Amino acid sequence: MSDSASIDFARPLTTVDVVIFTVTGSKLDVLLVKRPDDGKDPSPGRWALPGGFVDIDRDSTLDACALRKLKEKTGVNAPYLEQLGSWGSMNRDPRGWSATHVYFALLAHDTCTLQKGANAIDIGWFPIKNFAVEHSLAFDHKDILRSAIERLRSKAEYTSLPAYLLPEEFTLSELQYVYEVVLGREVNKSPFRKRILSADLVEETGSTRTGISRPAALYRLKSAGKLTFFPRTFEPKK
Amino acid sequence: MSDSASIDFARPLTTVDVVIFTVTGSKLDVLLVKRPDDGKDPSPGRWALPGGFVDIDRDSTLDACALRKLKEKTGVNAPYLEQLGSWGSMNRDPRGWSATHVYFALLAHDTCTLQKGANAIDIGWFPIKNFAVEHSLAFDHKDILRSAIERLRSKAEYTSLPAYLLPEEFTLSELQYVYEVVLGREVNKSPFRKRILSADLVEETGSTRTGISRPAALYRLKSAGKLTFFPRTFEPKK
DNA sequence: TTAATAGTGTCTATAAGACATTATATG
DNA sequence: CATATAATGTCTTATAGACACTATTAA
Repeated sequence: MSDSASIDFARPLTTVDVVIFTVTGSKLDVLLVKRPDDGKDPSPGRWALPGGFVDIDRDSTLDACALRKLKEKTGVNAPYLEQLGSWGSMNRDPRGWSATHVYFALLAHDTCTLQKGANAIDIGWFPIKNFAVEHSLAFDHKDILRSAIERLRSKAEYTSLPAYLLPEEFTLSELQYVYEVVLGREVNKSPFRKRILSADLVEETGSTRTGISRPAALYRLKSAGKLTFFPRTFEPKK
Repeated sequence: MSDSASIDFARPLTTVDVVIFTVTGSKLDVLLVKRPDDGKDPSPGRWALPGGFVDIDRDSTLDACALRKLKEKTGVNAPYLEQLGSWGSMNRDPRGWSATHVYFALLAHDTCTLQKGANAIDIGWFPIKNFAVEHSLAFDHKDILRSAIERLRSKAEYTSLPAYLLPEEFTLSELQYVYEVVLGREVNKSPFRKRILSADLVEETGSTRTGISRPAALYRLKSAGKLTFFPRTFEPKK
């Protein structure tokens, strides 16, 4: 870590932000909170990614801090969570040199209940168009959001990541559909099903989802929280 | 970033560490520095990843901080550099709650000259065996190193990343060899060359490398610093 | 019976693995 | 010439794309 004996360096502000995605219908949504407009906070009244300072008394690790912030906003305990990266510079926050550790969470839309915090005067889901939302965001959150979307789309090409946007039980058609929403294009049914079923990824629950037509078999992930990597992307380069 | 108006949180220690890889002959090496044994520093006398505190007066961004540390240790100005992730917890450093931003650099072995810093009493390259070096490392650097090796091996499967372990001009056989060193297994020549040449990745320099047998064409990367992604891994799942 | 969606099968194209063959330098 | 390595070609295999076809439910 350090080859300097001194810890007398001025310390940057340390925060954690979470980019929380969900799929509702045909949209990919991200969770944003409105920053307070009290004259004390930077970026007053603007939408921002949920997050905040690491509390060294409450948070034993960065991961725990991210989980806490996610729980505070959505009520969800065990989402899919991975680190996205960190952003740090002298001018990204007017209050001083700051570094934020950014996480990336996927939720099934029906598993969360949005919570209005004391300072978060408003909170909501915003649809992703291309690589952004329509609002201008606080701090460098536009860049962070873009990176998160790129990571999500990129991993959807060769991993089981989009499965975490669904509830515990889902049909293969539903799974295919979230892939299509995330990737922003259609994928072929037959190779999609072969890919999913030949990977040791899902198992049948035994029950079916009935609807207007032939019932569909329900599946669940075999090992929750783990990603399966496929040896090819969906769309070979042309 | 934050929905709290207060910045009166106790701030974690903020550091940057760099995992610097190179390939020498048939070995993948990582750069380590020995921590001072002066009774003031934690982990005295143990090997560690090069790194140290963010200096908010000298470092305008985390990236700049990582580049500075890399320059101080190797003399190299423009390596391949990407973020690996961050590690933060209350007990990873005995001096207090600390978070480190970890970077990942690839160098051609002959482009660097190791520099002994004021506090780094020793510095050197250590061969990677499986996912570790033989020494026990300071702090949580064993975990960090393992993550870096996993990232490197994983990206070698489907990107042009290992090219940055070579000097500016290289033959396709040399490129194939660094892939084999990183991956720890042989790769097939014919599809390897097809993959590299059909991607818009390298261009011939016009000259050749002569040796004991037929001369080999020399290539260089078309756009330095950029990664090319291949639509498949080298080894399809069996 | 029809509509709708679930689930499977067929054909083609692409690129990898395995390995043989040809090309071009040195000594 | 022999030798070594560069560079290319051939055959097989695996899986994606495209899309047709069959299966099973509700209305």
